Formats: sequence, structure tokens, C-alpha cells
Amino acid sequence: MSTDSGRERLSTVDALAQLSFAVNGVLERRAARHDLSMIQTRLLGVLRDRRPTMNQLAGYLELDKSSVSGLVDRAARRGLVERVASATDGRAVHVALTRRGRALAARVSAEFENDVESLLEPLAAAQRLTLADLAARVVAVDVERRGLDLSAGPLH
Amino acid sequence: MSTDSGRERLSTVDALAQLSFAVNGVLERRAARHDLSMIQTRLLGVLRDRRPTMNQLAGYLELDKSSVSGLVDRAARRGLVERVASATDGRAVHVALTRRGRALAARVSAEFENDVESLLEPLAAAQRLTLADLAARVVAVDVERRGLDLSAGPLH
DNA sequence: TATTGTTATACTCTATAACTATA
DNA sequence: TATAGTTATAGAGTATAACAATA
Repeated sequence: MSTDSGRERLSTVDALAQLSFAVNGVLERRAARHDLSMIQTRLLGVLRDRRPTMNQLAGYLELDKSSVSGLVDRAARRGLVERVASATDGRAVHVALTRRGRALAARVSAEFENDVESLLEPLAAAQRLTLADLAARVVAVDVERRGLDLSAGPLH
Repeated sequence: MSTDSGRERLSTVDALAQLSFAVNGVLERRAARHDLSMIQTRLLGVLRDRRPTMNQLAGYLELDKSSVSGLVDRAARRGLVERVASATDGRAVHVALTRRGRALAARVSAEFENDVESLLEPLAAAQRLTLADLAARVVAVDVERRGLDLSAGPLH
């Protein structure tokens, strides 16, 4: 790793932090183009393959249930999600994507994928695979340690 | 972005997104232990080696100047930063860390470094270097493309 | 006139505490 | 009583628009 372009070598931590920052920024700007905040984007992502209760949703998003109430209110006001009464528990409410919400989720996800691909342009195919492999290894251990559902990540 | 959440091999985009999510989470939780939001943490980070005007600060943080006013207000109320009148421009105000702000910034930064090191535990030393190298390459190109100051990243 | 910064206003996001309805 | 969810309230964070002071 040379410094021939006048750029100092970053520490591993710095490099990783800045990479995360870049990826996060990509996602944020992409979401913003659809008038979506990160948390609204995550909400749509979580709902792509689930129909959780408010309570479960709070678990996935690591938010208080009262925060989720407002979140879902605002998404529902935009016609992206809807509340569905539980058939088995009179207290519970499920949250589901509307057709429009599903379409938007799919679109944002596809665009994000493109954005990240383009971010990775400087790497050769083999290097991307290496990066993916190393990242996956780190993530797998972190998920296990923290006992989280992997699929509650950025877009899921 | 795939829809399955098992332990299958992740796509490069998924792996990268989840890695970013993990790193971001580490930083967020670390900051929260000091009652700092991400943006307050970034504010302290930016000020570690700068004494910018409000306007320049808005540029570093990519926020509107009115947002920066409030941000600095709250940090100043906690004794972490202070406003300093410009010696050369009667309109301008510089923002600087207080002693307490500098100490906190150093502490959070050191702790964050530890956190990320521990996140990277599953990787061997050589793999970490590879990861850092690939990340740095991606970041360097992104920074150039977007014309940003590299040092306005997560902790700087 | 142009620039720097603050203030007024409005909205999203978040948590805590109090509440309602159901189990 | 305990649980699921909403509402009331408070505060951080953000942007837009209007403003004051200085250049």
C-alpha cells in the first residue's frame, strides 16, 4: 500500500469507519430522493418479507413501541403501509406494506444496489469478492454476539 | 438486495451494507453511552483539528447553517464547544472545542477504536490489512468523485 | 447588495409516562 | 394483573424563510 498519490495510509479502523460512512451516505441520499428517512427506509425493508405486530416491529427496529406508533402513522399517511387487526389477539395490530409501499421498497432497494455497485467500481471483481467475504465474516460474528436477527439490517 | 435472511452467502452489496450497519451501530451505541448523538459526535470530531466558522461547519457536516446554529447551541450548553468572534470579520463566528469537549472527543474516539478492533476480531491480521486496503481504495475514489474533505468522516 | 449568522416555524424522530382495551 | 398499542409531552435534529448586522 503506497502513499504515491499523496494520500496517507489509513488505519484499519479509519478505513472501515470511512467506508461505513460512505455507504451510509449513499443510502441516505438515495432514500432522500424518495423523501424517505433512513428509518422509514428500514421500516419498508423490514416489511418486505414480514407482517409483524407493532411490538415485533419495535424489536426489529430497536425502537420503543411509542416511536413505532408515530413511524407507522406517518408511513400510513403516505399510503406506504397499513395496519391490520390481528385475527387471534384483539389487542394486537399487524403492519403490512401496501402495494405502493412494496413498489417503493423494491425501487429503493434496486437503486441502492446500483449505487453501491458504482461505489465499488474502483475494485476488480476478485477484490469485490474478497471484500464481501471479509465483510460477511465480520458481520456473521457480530450478529451472533449481539443476538440480532441478521435480516433487520439496513434494507431488511 | 436479496430477500432471504439465512446464512447463505451474501451478495457483495448485502455484505457491505450490513458491515456498514454494524460499524454504524457500534459508533452509535458508543456515543450514546456519553449521551452523544451521531451528529454531536461528528461535531466534536470535526473540531478536533479545526476551528471553523459556522458556515464552514455547515459545509463539513453537510447541514444548513440554521441547523448548525442549534447544534452548536446544544453543544455549548453542555460546555463542549464555544463560539469565538472572528478577529477579521465582524459577521463571522468561529467554533472551538472547550477543554472538556476535547477530552470527551479523545475519549470517544479511543473507545470507538477499541470497539471496531473488537468487531474485527474474527479476522486475522493479514485479512484486516486487506480489508483496510480495499476500503481505503473505495473511499479514496468516492471522496474524489464527490469532492469532499476526507477528514470530515465519522470521527474527524 | 451580498454574506454571516440567528430566529421563527414546522416537521420527523425518539423516549418516558399515562392511558385504554384486551388477555 | 399483564400485555399491546396509543396518546401526551418533551426534546433533539433538520430545513425554509425572514431577519439583523457587517462587508
